[in-house]
Amino acid sequence: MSKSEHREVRELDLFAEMEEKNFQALMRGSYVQNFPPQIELITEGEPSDFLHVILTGSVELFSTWNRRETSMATVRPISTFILAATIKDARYLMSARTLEKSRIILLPSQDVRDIFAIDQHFARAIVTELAQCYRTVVKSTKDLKLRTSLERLANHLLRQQSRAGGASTFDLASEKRRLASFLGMTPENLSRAFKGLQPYGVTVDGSRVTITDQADIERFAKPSPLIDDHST
Amino acid sequence: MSKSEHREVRELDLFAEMEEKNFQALMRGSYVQNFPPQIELITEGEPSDFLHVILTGSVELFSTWNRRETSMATVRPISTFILAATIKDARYLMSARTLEKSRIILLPSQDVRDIFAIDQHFARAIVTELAQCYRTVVKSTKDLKLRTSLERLANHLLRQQSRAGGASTFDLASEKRRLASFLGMTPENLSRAFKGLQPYGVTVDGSRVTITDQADIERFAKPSPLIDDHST
DNA sequence: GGTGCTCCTTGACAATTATCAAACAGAGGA
DNA sequence: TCCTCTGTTTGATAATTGTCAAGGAGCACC
Repeated sequence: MSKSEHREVRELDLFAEMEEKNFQALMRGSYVQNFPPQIELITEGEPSDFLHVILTGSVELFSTWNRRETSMATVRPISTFILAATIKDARYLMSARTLEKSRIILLPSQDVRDIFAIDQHFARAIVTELAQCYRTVVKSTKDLKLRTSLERLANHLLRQQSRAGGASTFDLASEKRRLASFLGMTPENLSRAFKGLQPYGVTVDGSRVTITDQADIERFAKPSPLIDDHST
Repeated sequence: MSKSEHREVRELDLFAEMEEKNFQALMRGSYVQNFPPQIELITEGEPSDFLHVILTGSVELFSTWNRRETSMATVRPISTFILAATIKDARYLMSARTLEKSRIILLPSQDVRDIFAIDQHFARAIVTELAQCYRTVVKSTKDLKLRTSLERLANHLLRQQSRAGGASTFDLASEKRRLASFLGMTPENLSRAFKGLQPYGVTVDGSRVTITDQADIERFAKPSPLIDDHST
């Protein structure tokens, strides 16, 4: 791991406040690896041996049942996954695969649990992180249960726009196929949903989205901080 | 609060390991109240002033958006809600209402956060509880995204059956209208879904469900511990 | 410039789910 | 007993979403 990577990891909320010697201990036991695209890092159902930290690239979290698969989240640098399984010493509920070439730190779960037990600041950071994860999934459940697919897409676009800086033209961060799965619909339906948003001033060219009438799409999407604001 | 209630609360995983003096401090600042049915205890969007502990009765957690409402969970004694908002000092993501006459402890959120900061065992218990909550919601998201409504109902019945002791006849714990909302469908559709399970050996009379062919319904439902086992 | 590949889009159709209106059933009260 | 209220069921219909097959666009490679 490079010096700058080491520093970036240290600055993550999860590790920022912990004691230096504990952080060093965690890092000493860790492995850093470069993975090619489309590598399955984690398979749901397996015991959680490592807490993962993604340094570069991107990773998809997905789940399967009965030959069906759904995209649960995309993880981007710099952040960790999957914390809850590590802390509970339980099996993974989601699988993870690299979407592109990715550099990832593997922290042995046992080390994480050991240091959690002795470092108060680390424990506190883990609580904050878990509470954040929990609230994010609750929001996502509300999104799924309370909105139609068209409304989910509209709100997703507004969130993406905001994340991209707020300009009226921005890029979809992910492939449309994956976006469809994330939003809980088929690729064909996503295609039609984009058309369905045209009357509200949304145009798409490839992965480039332009919002021509901000007020109009917001009137339709009715975004709510209790569903769409992932920062609180 | 009665002595036996006091003891029951102390035995909750969340409070069992904490220092006695901290537990006493928490209890001293708490309020115990009896609520009639259909009282809205919490409204989503409001600041989280209290951590709630339900002693008797039952409470529904629900969310609304754009004049739509969906049931998120039913909380039964003895357990707490809603921990994540309390810990993060954030706004509630869900509303809560009593379903029947209920006795509830209100613990001021600030007290919970203060004691969380000084009691390691309490902090550790909170982490475990939050990780549990998180994993439960992830499972519920998988259920929603990977299964049809008929499959969700079938698996829900198997979970209920198992929770009720495993006998072939058992009671639905909740009203059908609420169950429909919890499963993400309309009451009309739930009614039809019950009919749709008849060919697999499921009969319903009021809230009494009988499974005449266990193997058949399980073959259809394909329950998975990674979605349906809420204990891990 | 072709070739093969992947991804996205489109159209026709089927399945699923929701909506609306009406009928029905059970519980509790007058 | 009858009445009323609430919750459930049913039927008809509409809206939404999924499936399947085909076509097109972009891109790397030869």
